[in-house]
Formats: sequence, structure tokens, C-alpha cells
Amino acid sequence: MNSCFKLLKKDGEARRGELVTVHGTVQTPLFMNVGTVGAIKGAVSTEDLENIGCQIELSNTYHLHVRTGDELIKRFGGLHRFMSWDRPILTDSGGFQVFSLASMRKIKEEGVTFRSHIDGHKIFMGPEESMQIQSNLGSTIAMAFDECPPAKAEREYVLPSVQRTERWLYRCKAEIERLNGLDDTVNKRQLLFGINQGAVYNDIRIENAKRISELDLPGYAIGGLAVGETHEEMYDVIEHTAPFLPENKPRYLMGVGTPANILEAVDRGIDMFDCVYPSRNGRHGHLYTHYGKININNAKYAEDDRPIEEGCQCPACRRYSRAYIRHLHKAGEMLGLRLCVLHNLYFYNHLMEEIRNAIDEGRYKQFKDVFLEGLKQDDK
RNA sequence: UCCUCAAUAGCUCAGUCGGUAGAGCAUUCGGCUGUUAACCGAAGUGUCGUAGGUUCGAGUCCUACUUGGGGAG
Repeated sequence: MNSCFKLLKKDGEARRGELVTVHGTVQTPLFMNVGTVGAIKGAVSTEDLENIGCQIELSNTYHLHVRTGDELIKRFGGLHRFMSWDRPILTDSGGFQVFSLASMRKIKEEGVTFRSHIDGHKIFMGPEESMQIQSNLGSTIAMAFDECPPAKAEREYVLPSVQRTERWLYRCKAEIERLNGLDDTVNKRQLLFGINQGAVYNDIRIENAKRISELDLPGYAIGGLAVGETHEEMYDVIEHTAPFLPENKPRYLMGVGTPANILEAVDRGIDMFDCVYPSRNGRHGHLYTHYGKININNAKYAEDDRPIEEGCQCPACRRYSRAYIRHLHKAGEMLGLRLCVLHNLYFYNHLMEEIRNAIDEGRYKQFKDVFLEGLKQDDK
């Protein structure tokens, strides 16, 4: 199970790989499409995801636990069957909610007490609870339960936090091994990815990376970035930390990011990404193109008969004009959101395909430079 | 014909005891990084129906007129 990742080729630090799972093989570098509650927000179906070339979907442990419930989903045969999606699913552990719901939680050695954002009731989640929920969901990849300290956190806060997250990782590993051995487990070959933390302190990050690498998990993530630090700080952390994660295991940069972030991170040895940007920005009318971002709500698109991006093969661009999509947004029509989300997801998945091709052909650096230059043109 | 109510931002309307105006929506423009987000933020816009009067000072009080709503005949 631990040899499920194949590193196919390196081009500088950029890596081409293949991740083999019980739900099929995916090509890296890849982007995971974020469907927190088991759905991509913006009325995007799993059929849509297949049509736009999505390889893997991401859902959230905490959100599915508090609404509808992981035990019910287990009775349905797991999240794959529940949402009718047979490709890989990665579930985030609920660790990010320790950060994003900070005002409603209390952290202890055993785990974290949350207040549900839905009805305010108390929920306790520790490593074991998170693994049990993810096991019930039967996702392809389960993420370790971690704490994500804010970028501006003091060293004095970060170090003990990282050490606790590390102890939680041992407990996650033991628990998932136990759960994978049970008869009624949905996915007995569920993979566990560990998470590196340490805010912007490279020495803490590196020490942590070395230690968690010894666990020989099927994959590793760099977490706690894009939470308030500058892009330069983020790139610096990746550059210094990634080399201390196992070469023959996938590296996942959690929650990142913009197309430029992804291009830079691939160049520093990252294989997997996820981000709410394409879906959230799509819902808000901000659309990605090779020439920068456009805000379809802007008045200048009111009579623009062109597609969002000339030559784009997404369902929105193949058929509709900017003027029409702007009209839909202004009118508050759901179709407007949907078309924009489809475009952005297509753009991201297609970007990853372009990246993989460039690495395959040994021209990644050049590809990255040209792409970044294009993004700067802005507003075409 | 009379009585009565209303007239303030593009729209719907607040505006205290008289001290030269403000909300929502709309418009325009931003922001969003393991989703508490079809969200959040900022900005622009006024002959306060017209003409007089009272007053140091009127969106506010008085008079007439105009337009609109309701009622009586």
C-alpha cells in the first residue's frame, strides 16, 4: 500500500507522477476539486466533474459529520456511492476547522471541542474521531487530524502546537490501521496522509518533516500555508520543507491556491493541490483566463459578445457570451454561478494538464515563465 | 366642487423638539487560498414638488399652486 505513488519524471524540482488507488489511478501534478459537503458549490454535479476532466474530489470530515452524518453515509456504502462518484476522494480531517472556526473551539491534548456552526451544539473531535468519521465515509485518502496555526502565530505557540499535531499523527496512524482491519469498513485500503506544520519557521517545519517522514505514510501534505503570510514567505517555506519529505511519496500543498501559486509550488516539488478559489471566485463572478482574472460583473462586459476565454473548451465558453453570463449574474440566476464555476474548474484542471505535459516534455521552467507572463497581461 | 393624505437618491421609504439629510435595494468598483462565504467591503448620486412667508436658521411651521392617492357630493 505504501508504494502506491510512482515518480515518473523530474524536470528541475517539478515532478510527474502517478498515484494508484482502489478508486483508480490519477496523474500528478493534480488539482483536487473542493466539494466540502459532498458537492461542488454552484450546482455542479459529479457528471459535470467527469466532463471537465476532474481526477479527484475533496470533501470535509467535519462538515459531513455535522450535517447528515457519516454513519448514515456509511449505511449507504460510503461517500462514493452516496454522491455517485467513483474516482478518488480525499477527505480533509476537520483540522482546518480548528483554524477557521477558531472562535468556537477549545484545543486540548486529547483533541478539540467545537461548537457546530449549524446549531451551536458541542462536538468533540480528536485523531480517533476524525479517523472514524473518514473511515465511515470510506474516502480514498484520509488526512491526519492537525492544528493549523495562523501565519502570524508566535514561535512559542507554534512549536508546542506542531509537537501536539505530531503526537496526533501517531494516533491517527494507529487508529486507521485498526479501522482498515475491521470487517465492516467501507474502504479497507484507505490511505493516510500526514501533515507538516510550523507556520513560517523553517527549522520547525524541517524538523517536523524529518520526523513524520519516518512513519512511511503513503503521502504527505504541507499545511498551514496561505493563511496570512506573503507569497514570498510561502514559497520560501515550500522550497525549504519539500526536500525533507520522502521523494517517493506524493506531496500535497493544502488549500493552495492561485494559478501562479500552483506554478511556483510545482516548481518546488509539489504534486497535489486543492483550493476553493475556482468555485468560490466563480460564484462571485471572478473568472480565470490565461490573461489574468476577469470580473464578469464589470460594466465593460455588458455588450461583450466573446466567450470568457477564446478557445476554451469548457461548457460555458463553448456556448455563451460574456454579456449573457454577466446578465445571468446580475439577474441572480443560478445558471450564472454554475457556468462560472464550470469555467474555473475546467481552467484549473486544464492548467494541471498543461503542467503535466510540460514536465513530460522537459520544458517546465519555460512553460511556467510564459504562463506567468500571460497572467500579468490582465484584463483582455 | 369640497375634504383629506402624500411629494426627500435611479426605486421603496426614514428624517426626533426647527440647526441645510440617511437606510435598504439598484448602480460602480474591490476582496476572498485544507468553504461558517450565490458572501463580505467600499464608493457615487439629492434645486428635500414649485413659489412665497414666519424665523438668526425651514426637509420639518404657515399660505398658495402643481401632481398623485383616498373619500364625500
